Amino acid sequence: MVELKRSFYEGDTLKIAKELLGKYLVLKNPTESYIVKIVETEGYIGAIDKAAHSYLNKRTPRTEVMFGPPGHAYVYLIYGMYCCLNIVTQKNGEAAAVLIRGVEPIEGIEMMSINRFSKKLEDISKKDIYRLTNGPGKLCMALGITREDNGRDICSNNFYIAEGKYEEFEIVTTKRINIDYAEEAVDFPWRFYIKGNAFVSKKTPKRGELI
DNA sequence: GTATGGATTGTC
DNA sequence: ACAATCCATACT
Repeated sequence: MVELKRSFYEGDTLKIAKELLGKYLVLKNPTESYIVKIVETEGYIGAIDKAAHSYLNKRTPRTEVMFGPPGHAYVYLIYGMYCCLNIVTQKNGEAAAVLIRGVEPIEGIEMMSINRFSKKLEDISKKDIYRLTNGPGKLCMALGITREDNGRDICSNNFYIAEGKYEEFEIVTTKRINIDYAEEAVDFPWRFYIKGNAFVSKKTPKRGELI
């Protein structure tokens, strides 16, 4: 697989959010390694996006990573219990990122089952297999991604995204999930997923949300 | 120091 | 429909 270069992450956030679909996230730890296919993403663009932590280019200790160079991980704690993984996009100094909302296990699924349910893969139901990584908090738990990974370079040899084999799929575009507070930004069509993929987070768009 | 609420998830 | 859970942020 061909590892994406940092220049891939430097461009337009929404373009990158779409292009990340179908690509492979690789995470190699000393004791285990994971490969997952990215199937659902959302774009967040600080300068103009009320849903973004860095709205109006607000710099705080937490949002600092979003302003940094592209191709790094922005990991934050949400609701006091889950972590969310983003990939920082756009040029150094511009606050933007792509939230990874859903991935499909390719390699390391046995360990993902342990991480998520403290059970061996063979001891979970077929239905639970699809609940391993179909949400931003779930996939971080499955891959063991924590706030320790905040700021981590995603153009390295043990943490990177790669171009997979060519695959035909349809991209669905919708509003983003759980940003009701974001006023005009609630309607921005900045969520993208692979149509029909079983690891897209289960919230299906309501009437009128499809673009 | 105190208050508020969230880019979620699982259970009721 | 709602609780869990705790940190980041914005106040005093």
